[in-house]
Amino acid sequence: MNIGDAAKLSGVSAKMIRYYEEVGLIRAPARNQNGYRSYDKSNIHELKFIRRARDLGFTVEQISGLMHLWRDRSRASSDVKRIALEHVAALEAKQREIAEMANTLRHLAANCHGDGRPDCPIIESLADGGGPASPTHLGKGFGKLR
Amino acid sequence: MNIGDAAKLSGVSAKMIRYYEEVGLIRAPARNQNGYRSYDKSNIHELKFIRRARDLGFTVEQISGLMHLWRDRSRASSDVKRIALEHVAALEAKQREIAEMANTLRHLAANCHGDGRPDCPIIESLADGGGPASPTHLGKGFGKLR
DNA sequence: CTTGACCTTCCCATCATTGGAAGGTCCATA
DNA sequence: TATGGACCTTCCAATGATGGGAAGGTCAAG
Repeated sequence: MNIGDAAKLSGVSAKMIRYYEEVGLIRAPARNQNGYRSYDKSNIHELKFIRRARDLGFTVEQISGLMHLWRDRSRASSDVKRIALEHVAALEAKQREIAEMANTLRHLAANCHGDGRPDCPIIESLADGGGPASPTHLGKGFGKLR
Repeated sequence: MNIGDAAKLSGVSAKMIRYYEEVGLIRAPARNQNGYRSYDKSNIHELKFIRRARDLGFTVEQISGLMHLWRDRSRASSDVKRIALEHVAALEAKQREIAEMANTLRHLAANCHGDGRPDCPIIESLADGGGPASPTHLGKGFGKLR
């Protein structure tokens, strides 16, 4: 099976399959005589695993750990559970950050009459500071999760 | 005032100040005889504006639009409000994505006994698919906001 | 034999941010 | 005055996951 078929069956683009190989998330597959990568059912299985983990917001590095546990027959479910719960905590932290930003903005927008007049507390708050527009400690690490 | 002081007073790193200048978010400031960038109070004001907007999760491009409105005395508050509410909607969408991921993971983790035994529904769900581990349409555009 | 659909590798861009190297400037202190 | 350290400058690179594209090889159907 060529990379295009593997991509269709797994839902992972050919580009990303090569990328995952490059960064060591998956092992380099066998090659045909013509140099084409050749995949089999187990590779598709593995790629689907990766895609599902990505959909759950795990980073490539975290997936690497999960795949290790997956392949390790003597793995302890407690390890997997710990990783999953850590990830849940990270997701919750990000949720809180976003909620705080959204609340601040909603509050500002609610006080902006929104007609043609130029007065606008949103702009004023950004410009003059003070009040809810300065979380100061938030927004850090934004974009590090996945 | 040199760039280091501007960074301290505004809360924007010197690196980022130069970056914002490079991408055209701020105009190039005057230079001293020695070639050092020289900033005044209005520059600091502007940089604070940028930092607050970044803390609210606006992208540089969005901030550019906001600053345009800020500088434009005849701006309409409806424009600002529209941008703010669009951003709130984007934040809410991201919140929903993250909530869905977290719920799925929490569900899986709750069914993982988490002791030393190898059975683990988290890994099994990732490996075999089916069920909540396949949002399929989510996770797209994750990381595009801000 | 041509055409089109594949495949290969390699490079570049994204976005905001940080890091570092190499070199110039300024000021205080020994 | 010399020296050291704290600044400043520009330039280049890396991050993470992904997409885009060029240049060239391969294959199967028409």
